[in-house]
Amino acid sequence: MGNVTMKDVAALAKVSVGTVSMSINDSPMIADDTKRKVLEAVKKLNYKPNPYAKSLSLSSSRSIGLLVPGFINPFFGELAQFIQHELDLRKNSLMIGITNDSSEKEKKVIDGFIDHGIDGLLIVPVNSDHINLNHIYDLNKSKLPTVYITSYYKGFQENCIMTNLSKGSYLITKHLLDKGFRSIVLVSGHSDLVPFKERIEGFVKAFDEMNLKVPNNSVIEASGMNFKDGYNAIQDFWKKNKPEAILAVNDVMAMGIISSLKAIGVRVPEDVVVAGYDDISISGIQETPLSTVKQPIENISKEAVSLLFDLIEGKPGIQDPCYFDPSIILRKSTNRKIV
Amino acid sequence: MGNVTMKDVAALAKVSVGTVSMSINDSPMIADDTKRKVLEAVKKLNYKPNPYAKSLSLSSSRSIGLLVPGFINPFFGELAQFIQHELDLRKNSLMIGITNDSSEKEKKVIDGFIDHGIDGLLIVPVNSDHINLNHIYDLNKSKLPTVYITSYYKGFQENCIMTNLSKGSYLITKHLLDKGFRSIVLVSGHSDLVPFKERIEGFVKAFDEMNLKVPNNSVIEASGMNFKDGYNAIQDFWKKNKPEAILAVNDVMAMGIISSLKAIGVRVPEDVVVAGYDDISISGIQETPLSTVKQPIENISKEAVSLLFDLIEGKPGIQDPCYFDPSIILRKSTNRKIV
DNA sequence: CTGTTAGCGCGTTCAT
DNA sequence: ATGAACGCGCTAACAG
Repeated sequence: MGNVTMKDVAALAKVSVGTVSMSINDSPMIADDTKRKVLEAVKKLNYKPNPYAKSLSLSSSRSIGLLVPGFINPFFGELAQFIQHELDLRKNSLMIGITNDSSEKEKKVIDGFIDHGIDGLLIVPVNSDHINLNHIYDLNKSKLPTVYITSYYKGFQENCIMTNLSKGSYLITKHLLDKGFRSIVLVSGHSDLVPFKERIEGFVKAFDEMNLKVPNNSVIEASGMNFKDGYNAIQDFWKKNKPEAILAVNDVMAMGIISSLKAIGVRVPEDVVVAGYDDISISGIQETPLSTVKQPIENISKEAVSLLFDLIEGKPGIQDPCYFDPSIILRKSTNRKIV
Repeated sequence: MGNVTMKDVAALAKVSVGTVSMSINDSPMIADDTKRKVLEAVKKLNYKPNPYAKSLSLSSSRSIGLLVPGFINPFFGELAQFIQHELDLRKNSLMIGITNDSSEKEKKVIDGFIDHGIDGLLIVPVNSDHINLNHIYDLNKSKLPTVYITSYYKGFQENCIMTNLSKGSYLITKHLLDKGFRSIVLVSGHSDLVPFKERIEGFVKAFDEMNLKVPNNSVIEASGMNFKDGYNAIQDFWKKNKPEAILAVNDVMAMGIISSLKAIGVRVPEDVVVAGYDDISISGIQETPLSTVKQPIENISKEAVSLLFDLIEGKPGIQDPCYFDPSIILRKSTNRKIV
């Protein structure tokens, strides 16, 4: 099956292995006639090039690695899907690694990928309280083509393709302020981390622009980024605070928040309006369809893969993050007139 | 960087390349003293084995391919996560391919995977009206270790690890019947396909067991398996029918169904109860937490990967599907006493 | 235009 | 226990 080699093809086609190789790779130096002869032999023998030998010879495996926190949040699944599609177009394969938002896991996954001979790396940075960047430093030194996607690590902002997160928060906050809401809470993460720092900036900017003071305690740092973290954050918070609006840093947390409110008898949007971030597919079909900030992940995926292949081909790369503009999607969860 | 080779290590350690190779692979024939010397040189030079050469030599890339319909339905993301974890334990990498429930795409992805030299394949079968199995037939002939997961293709039931789908439908249907519901509708897919055929069997069995007649038109064939398909199926259906209960073949469709009902003013569970299938993470934190059938995907993933490695090692394989028992998770969406 | 041959880097005999 | 040499299958440089 898989063990018919070029030699066999060469023998059948009565040419040399070199000729077979060039024919298969459609080299212009081979006569069309010879090519056809070779291709025929290939068909007849059902010859498949040995990928390992090919990789060894070319020093390339035509596969790249993608690191994501995990797939509990469907956002990363959708992202992976777009990236997969882009790689497909380039006849490359995608290796998936899950970091679980842990630096240690991230290091292990990267090491594993390198052991497997990937040509390049796409990284969604880890979000956690305890981030160790030693391996990122090493990675940077190693010159393995790497693109950061949706965010970057402080101090490593080269080759990053992401949403203008600040702008997204700004837009949704401004929308709520324009509607008359004033007591707005942002359920975020550790403010040292880029994705949260940027979102908070946009949030604050919207208030500043209208000469409004950002209310006290209006930024909550949740302990994680999943449903339950949104759920828990609000269970505690609501006892002492009754804001008019709640913003979450992603859609799944927003869903957790809505569930949490519902569980204690608070209605959305009647009693409090809620918005998320990402615009994952399910957001639009929730019972209370979710207003959110749409990250243009299709364009981001396209651009990130394109940049990665530039790097692989030895082209220069970019020094600062390339930001894509988000847009806001207004649905029922924020649809209330304020009195 | 990556271009320090065994030769260099051998030179530094003053041994031959053969000795280096055996030392690295911890061969018992090498003196401990020599090993240490070699390992030291490896450290000092930061030597990494070239994965391409290694693959060529061993005819193995230590990577396996997983085919899924896509990640819009988070179920497959969660499945991928478990599989990834299992492969991790075995120092193998995971390649992801997305079929989009299309046979053509499936064929392309498989070809791509083979071109990249995967050691084995894990396939979630395509669900579509137009299934072409020629490539599956070829795959079967090629002897590439392959395990089917969550379902199988008719005629190819070897090496399949899946949920006892029939039992799941049976359990949830029986639960509703026991509660007194009689007019129950199953929103399913093409009944020729294994996953739907099996679910329908369980559905019918529950009625049979209680000597009840399955109501007419109680199985709807939706055109797809996502939110919108559930949504659409009900929008049409509800005009003419008002069942007491609706079962969906997966959770995201159930969510679409609930949204659909809500949009026309029908309450869940007050006016109609709804249940899904899969028990994805978000199901429990929906506004109306979803009753569902839990597929034991962690065990399924473990077993599937284990079987795949058995096959890779040349062990025999299994002739018939290995079924794992599901359980039902009862939440608010079915929580109503019937009068 | 095509044949010949030398690597690519590692694993693995076969002698010693 | 270790060194020398060959083979894995393919690409590319060189000769003709």
